[in-house]
Amino acid sequence: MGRSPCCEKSHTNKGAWTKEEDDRLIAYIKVHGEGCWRSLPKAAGLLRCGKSCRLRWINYLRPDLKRGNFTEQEDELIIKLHSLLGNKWSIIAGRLAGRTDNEIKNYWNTHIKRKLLNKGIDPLTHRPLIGNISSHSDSSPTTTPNSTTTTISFSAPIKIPKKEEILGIKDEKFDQNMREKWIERCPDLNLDLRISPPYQQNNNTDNIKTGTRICFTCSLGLEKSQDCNCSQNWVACCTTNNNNNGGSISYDFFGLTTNGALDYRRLEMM
DNA sequence: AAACTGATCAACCGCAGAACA
DNA sequence: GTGTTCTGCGGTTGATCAGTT
Repeated sequence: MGRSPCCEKSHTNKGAWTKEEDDRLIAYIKVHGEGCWRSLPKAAGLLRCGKSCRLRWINYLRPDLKRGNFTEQEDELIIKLHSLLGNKWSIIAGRLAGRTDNEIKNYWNTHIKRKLLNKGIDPLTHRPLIGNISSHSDSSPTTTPNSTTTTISFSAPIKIPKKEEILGIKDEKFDQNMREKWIERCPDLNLDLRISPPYQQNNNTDNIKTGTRICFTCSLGLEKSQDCNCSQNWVACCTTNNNNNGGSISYDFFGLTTNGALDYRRLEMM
């Protein structure tokens, strides 16, 4: 026997919600609280299905929702969380106070995706769209003379972050699932990778001498951000980042390095 | 002014998994 | 242990708006 529909579709309204429907829903939830979505419409006198009521409340009527444009910090956080979690919009939304999964999902599809593509970054893998990507057993830079493409070197072994490292929470089940999905999604992704512009001989080696490193945040064009943690200040970092003259510049993929170890706890809400 | 196009976002749909009998 | 119900999630659709021709 198949599953019964969540509501009688022939007797329910669809489409945009009216002010009156919103008022009814708000009034009902104020008195009775959230939950029992299946029975809520009837009890509240709404000709809507429970799912529709839940969605309307969660995405638009909840009093704790933050409306308006996303800030640069929120942008950065979404990008970082998406690079770690993929399309886990509800989890991502849980890290952004006042934002809903639907809102973030829409924002990702309409703004951030394009932003990353414009930067030459694949929004699915968070890796450069163009350039030679090669796998190496060591961290030596790949040589691509007279080229302006970005080269990525991967080094073994693959390190998969644990959930508590990402979110600061301990959960064995999530831990195992996430690690498996991580491997499944990015089989060749080494989180200890280094990104390097093309190697060119006789180029300015000042950056090597001074040890200038550019962070992932800057690589995304989010200069001056609070998460810019280049070893130099942002001017040195972003100047270096925009320098196509080459030089063995390297930085950690997430730009979250602390003493060589990725610090995912920084992804927690400030 | 009208037609067209692309961007945005609210809402819907189907599915998976949790909860319950 | 099994079947049914309910909830929540992610993908997708379609209405609306703004900009362009």
